Amino acid sequence: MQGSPSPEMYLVHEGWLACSVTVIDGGRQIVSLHTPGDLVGFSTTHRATAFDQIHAISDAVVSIVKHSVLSDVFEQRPRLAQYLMIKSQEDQISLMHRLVSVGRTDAIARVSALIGELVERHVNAGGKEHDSIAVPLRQPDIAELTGLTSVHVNRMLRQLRERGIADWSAGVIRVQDPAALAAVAGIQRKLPRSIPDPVRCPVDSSGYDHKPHGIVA
Amino acid sequence: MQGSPSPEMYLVHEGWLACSVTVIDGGRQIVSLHTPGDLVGFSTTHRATAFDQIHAISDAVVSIVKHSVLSDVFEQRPRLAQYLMIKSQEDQISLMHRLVSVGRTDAIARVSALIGELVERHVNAGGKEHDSIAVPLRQPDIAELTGLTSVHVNRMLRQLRERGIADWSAGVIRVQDPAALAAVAGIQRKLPRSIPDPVRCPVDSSGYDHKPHGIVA
DNA sequence: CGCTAGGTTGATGGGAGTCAATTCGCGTGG
DNA sequence: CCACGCGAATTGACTCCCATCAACCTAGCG
Repeated sequence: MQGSPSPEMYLVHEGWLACSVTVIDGGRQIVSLHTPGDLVGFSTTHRATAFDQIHAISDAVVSIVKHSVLSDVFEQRPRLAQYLMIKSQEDQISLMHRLVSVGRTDAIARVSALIGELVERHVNAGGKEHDSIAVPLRQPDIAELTGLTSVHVNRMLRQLRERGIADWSAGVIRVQDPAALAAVAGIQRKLPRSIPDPVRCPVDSSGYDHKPHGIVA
Repeated sequence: MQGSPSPEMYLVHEGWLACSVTVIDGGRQIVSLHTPGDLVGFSTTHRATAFDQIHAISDAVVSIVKHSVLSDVFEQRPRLAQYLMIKSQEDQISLMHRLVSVGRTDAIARVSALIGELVERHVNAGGKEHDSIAVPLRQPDIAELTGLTSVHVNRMLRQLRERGIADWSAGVIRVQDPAALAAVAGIQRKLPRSIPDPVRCPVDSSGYDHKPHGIVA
């Protein structure tokens, strides 16, 4: 629960979990989505009180992992520790994607980006049928993920359906036009940018100080 | 640069860095802000191509740290590895805050939340003068952080000034009414919630499977 | 059979984006 | 010293995307 101490993490075996934050006026934002294989709650291990809530999107089966094992893992199993770190970094990159989507794109792009992310996850998880994916998210869940209202999510889904891009109904996503979906989503997920735009970097090259690598603890 | 391989991290000594993502239509979103002591670029260490751009907000002095040292750190200096992980988790929590702010609160709350975050950072970094903080962010930077336009950021700053809550001008933040600022920001940063709202958790308690702790690699 | 959660659709309003003009401070060069 | 340019700040007018409110439908379920 948000605000109460949470000395545990969850390793997901089946089902989907979500990590969300509730604001004062009652609104909620889902900050991350977790499918089987994910370790949930890792990012708040060093905090006395949990900042977020973990709840199940669908029925779920999890293993409970105590925070206290982490020290031992780092001391005795460095490869495992590094693996955990990589998983955590993937979560962080996913968070960055979501922030960009919510902060800088309109409603249709956000919903499209979510669909794209779910398809990518499904493929990365070894899923077969690229054109038809079962997803337990409800429209209110989509709204909490995208920073929209469920009413508007509904309209965006209808638009994607009517434009022949994707159909998400009855818990199943069917992408009919992947190229159009990516175009609407508006964010490159993998491809390099054609223009490298240096932005404001040149300004500060003056004060740079290069040292041989080495980390100060 | 976004899309190009980036085999390095930066340890900030002086100045501020930002990590941002550019979308197709030209808009940009700053996903994280880094002050002296931070290690930037850590979250994308395992990726072949960088997803984000790192650029300097002000003139900066940094040390360059190669990604390749990470394996050695994990093998030989577990405490340091754990420290790095904690820093990374703090970044992730900051990202979650920003996502919630952008996704679920209005413009005045986002700007207030940013001010609150900057004040908190300043205090955590051992800053003294609580009522007057020098910050190198320009209004366009604030816009890229909050998912707003610089025009609207300006209006929100004026509103905070006219309401006697905070004054941010000429690169200096002066918080006049911290309580009002926190109220406007709308998100509890530390305090526990009074109401524990179970939300949809009860639904799934049926399928839970508790096992003794232990991690499957 | 009523209850409830979710889905669907329409009407309306407001918050924030967009466009545009003005001002200000600062560095740069004539 | 002043003209010029530029980035940033500021302000106003207008537009539009999305939230809000509200009604209705459907399916599942006790």
